[in-house]
Amino acid sequence: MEPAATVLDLNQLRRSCSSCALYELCLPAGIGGDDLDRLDATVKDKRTLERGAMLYRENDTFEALYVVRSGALKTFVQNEAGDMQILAFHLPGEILGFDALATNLHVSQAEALERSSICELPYAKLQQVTSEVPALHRQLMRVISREVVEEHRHLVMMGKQQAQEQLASFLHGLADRYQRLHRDGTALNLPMSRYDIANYLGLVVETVSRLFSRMEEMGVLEVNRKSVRILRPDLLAALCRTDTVSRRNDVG
Amino acid sequence: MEPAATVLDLNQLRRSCSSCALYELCLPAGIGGDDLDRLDATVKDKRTLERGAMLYRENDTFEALYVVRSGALKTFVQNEAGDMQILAFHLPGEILGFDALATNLHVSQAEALERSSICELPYAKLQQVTSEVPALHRQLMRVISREVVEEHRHLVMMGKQQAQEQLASFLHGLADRYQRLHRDGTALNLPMSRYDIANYLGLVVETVSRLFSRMEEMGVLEVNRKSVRILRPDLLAALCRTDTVSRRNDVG
DNA sequence: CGATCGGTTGAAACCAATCAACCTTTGTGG
DNA sequence: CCACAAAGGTTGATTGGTTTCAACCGATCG
Repeated sequence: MEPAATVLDLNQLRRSCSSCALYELCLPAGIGGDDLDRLDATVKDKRTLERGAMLYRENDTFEALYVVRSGALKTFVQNEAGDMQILAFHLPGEILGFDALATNLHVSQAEALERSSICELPYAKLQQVTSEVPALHRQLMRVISREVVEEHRHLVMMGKQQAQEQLASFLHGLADRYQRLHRDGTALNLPMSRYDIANYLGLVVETVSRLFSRMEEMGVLEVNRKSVRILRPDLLAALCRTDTVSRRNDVG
Repeated sequence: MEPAATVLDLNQLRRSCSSCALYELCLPAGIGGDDLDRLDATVKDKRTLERGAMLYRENDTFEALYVVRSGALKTFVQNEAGDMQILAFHLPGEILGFDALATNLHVSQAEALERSSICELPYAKLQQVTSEVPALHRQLMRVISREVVEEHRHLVMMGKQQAQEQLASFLHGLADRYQRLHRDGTALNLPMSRYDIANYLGLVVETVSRLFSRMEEMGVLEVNRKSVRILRPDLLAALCRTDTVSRRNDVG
């Protein structure tokens, strides 16, 4: 049975990796065969995190990059007073840990929002492979750059003056990411708490709660605790921007 | 006179690069001699931008990374409606252009806030050098990672619930960056407009203007148009956080 | 089952956005 | 060189959306 099991595992790996951020570290770069195997070999045994478990903390030494295989995580920073600011939510296929590249120490923290499975990419081994497979280097740069662009989206969201626009944009973006995972983009199952959403957007939890209710009244959403169904994607998209021309954002 | 001029130029180059983001692309990596020369050779002729001139626009093809030599720039994104969100202000020694690494197209725009001089690093040539000098690769990754961490600071700023905290944090951070440039960290000369500051922080210009006035009344600042003197750095630091324990940010 | 946590809703206070007026600086052209 | 226009900035009055404070509900968990 061993060969069959191996084939099965490989197939599953291929399948699960097809929606993975690492996918582009191989195929688009024209990598296959030995190179692909070599990259596969750098992926350490998967780790499983329970809800609330930390993947890394501030000041942890930089050991690896991580890819979410299943579940979801949040990354955040905390100041001396314990104030938290959530930087991102990470869904399956998304990569995290880049914050530590600069100093070799993590400057943020990563916590599982639910039971999650993580692929660990020890950076030392990854460096070795990328030095042997130059095409991988550019690919890795691309992935980091995507991280930068993703943060731009977060900044744009927070820059909106109306809380409703912020939440609409948040849900809209989440739906996009769900679809990219070949999930139903209209039936979101939010892994994060209302508190987390509020913090992510720079609001308080009551405001977020009220907005969910209001958007439900408007017929845009159907909210049931963590389960959010988007009834009117068109209206949701419209809510992402104010109709009135805002003086603040309008270009001079 | 030619040799003397060459020596002078080299010295000036060394001096101007000592406070440059690229500095760490050489020395800390233990690079010197030929390797350093090779890196220097990748720097294209400097460009000068007038106030309001664009360094790159959205959808421009990715040609190079840029380092501010003198002056200041802002990077921003614009949506279909023309709404702008400023992503960052770039002071001398700071690098920009990473947004295009992912897609080979710029997804943001860069505009000079005042007459600025720019070092251009053609990415093709840079790639060639980094492939020959592996140590440079890790250094370049470090620089991008710093970009990520810098954006985290922006997010934390925007996440603050009080506009005064946001502006205080902005000025505090700016003072830090001025000091890193060996400038006076208490005598800021803001290259950006009030409008830009407001947009960067997610506020409206009137609020920013009022806050400048209020902080002047409090004796924290001395404001004179673009010139801001920090009279009480201690008070400014205190204004960066609310005294009252906020429910939103406090960790659960 | 009680306690705790997460979430919702209401009422009130407050802060920032909005609208408006005005001032200063800058730049342009007669 | 002056006049005027345009842009940038400040200040006031008002509105309104979000925060704050509070109570309550439901789910989860030990």
